Amino acid sequence: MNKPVTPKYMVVHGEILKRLKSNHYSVGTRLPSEESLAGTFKVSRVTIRKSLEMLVDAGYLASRQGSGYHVNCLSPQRETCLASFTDAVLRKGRVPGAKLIGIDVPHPDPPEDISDVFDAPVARIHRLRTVDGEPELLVSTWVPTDLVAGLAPDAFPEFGPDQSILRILSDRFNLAWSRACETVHPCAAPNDVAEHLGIAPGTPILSVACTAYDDTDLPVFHDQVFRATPIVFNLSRSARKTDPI
Amino acid sequence: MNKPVTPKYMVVHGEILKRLKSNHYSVGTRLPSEESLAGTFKVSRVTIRKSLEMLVDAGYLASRQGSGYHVNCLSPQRETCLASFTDAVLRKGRVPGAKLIGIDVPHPDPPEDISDVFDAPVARIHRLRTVDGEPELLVSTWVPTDLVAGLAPDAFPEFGPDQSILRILSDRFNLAWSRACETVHPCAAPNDVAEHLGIAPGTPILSVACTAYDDTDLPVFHDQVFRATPIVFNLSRSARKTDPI
DNA sequence: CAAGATGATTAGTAGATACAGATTGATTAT
DNA sequence: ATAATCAATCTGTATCTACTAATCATCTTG
Repeated sequence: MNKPVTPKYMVVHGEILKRLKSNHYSVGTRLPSEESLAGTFKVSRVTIRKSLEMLVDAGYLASRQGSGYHVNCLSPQRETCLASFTDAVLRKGRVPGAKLIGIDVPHPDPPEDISDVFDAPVARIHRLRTVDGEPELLVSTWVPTDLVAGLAPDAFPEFGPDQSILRILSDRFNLAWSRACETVHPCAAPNDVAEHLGIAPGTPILSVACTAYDDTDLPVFHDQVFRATPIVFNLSRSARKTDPI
Repeated sequence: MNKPVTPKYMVVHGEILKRLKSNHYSVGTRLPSEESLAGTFKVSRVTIRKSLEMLVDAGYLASRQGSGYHVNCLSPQRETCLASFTDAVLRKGRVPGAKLIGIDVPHPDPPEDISDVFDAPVARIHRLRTVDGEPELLVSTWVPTDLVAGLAPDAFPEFGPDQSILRILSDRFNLAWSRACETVHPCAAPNDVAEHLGIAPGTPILSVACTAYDDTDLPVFHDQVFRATPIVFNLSRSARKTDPI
């Protein structure tokens, strides 16, 4: 029964983030000073600084010496496969959807690039992700079968915040990753993909492949996404904190 | 003449990074302990920790409680337009090249998506970047003419480390950016692009557009890249330090 | 010889303190 | 009214201290 003690700065970070998201501190306004927040949360200035620094790194806040911490935005994420598509869509005020096309446990004949990554038998979850009902991404998620015992269609709701594959894998199957490699390829839409996405076959689209690994460098899951829409990244100062070009 | 004082942790960070790159500490080995490094650099443990933390965030080092700091790698960058292509190629042990196709100061008729971004007249630098002599990227860089007074072909060497556009813009023209937005589009290779890249017209390729802004949110330069090869990202733990999905 | 206990080493967390440097707003002088 | 000055406020940097928790090599014991 060794309870994992959450560090204070994590608790405070979570609390402030919750306040940001619930508009307790709204965009454009100034946060109370470090000193004041330290008093509020009953921690030292060092601790509150660590929490705030994390929020600055993540893009939520901006700090100016002599002025204070200002609320930047509430959606600082980059759009990669590992940033939750569900969350990204929700943040834009649109409605995300997930149509389950099929589940194969195990998949009888995984393509070579998949069997190259995983030694064990793998399951495939095949879904069409939508925005306001319009098809956006065609996603194949591959996971070793022994990591997702009891995988069934009911784990994949078509609507609501629980359709995020990352949340499903982490919450229901206790699956954690710590490192990932993502590649973006150009390709011509194959017939079946084009049909799902509602575009003409042969149209240039993006194929995004992503493999995630755990602490021991074992592959945990592989995501393969087809999308006709561009990927957008917002790079900030913090992205080049070290090794400036 | 107020000299900008560099904080100690920055100085130490730079020094350690230099040692890493010069193989003073080689990949796989362990760094001296925090205590020891603090002694070496004549700073407190808190300060040395800040420097090391930056290197961990950047991906150079990994820290394990009770064990120490281990040298991870020497090339932790993500491959975006804002990560220097020159550096990325050099790190792989290949030879980067840059063939200058043309410079227009100012460009007589910039396309709409460019004039939408910049109010002022803009210059265009048009280059073909190569790896081991093979064409890799077709790049158009757009910059307001008043930011690059005296722009001439001799600023763009075909070989060597000084072909990086980012280095050229920052070193020779004192041009600094602090924020950028990058988008990755799929497209079919237009005839002229295909010819430069040595591929068939109509082949699906990537079009990467990137606009960089300075502190005051004024656009500083715009990069437009065509590439037939995939983009690779390496994501690490630190990329989801906050707001885990 | 092998398994387990032990102690030294090392990073992680947390606090108090001090001063420097930037910003802001109020006060004062012109 | 406007400008200059000053003081209060707030973040940035830096040090010292103390304790916790994970790791690793060594020693002990069965």
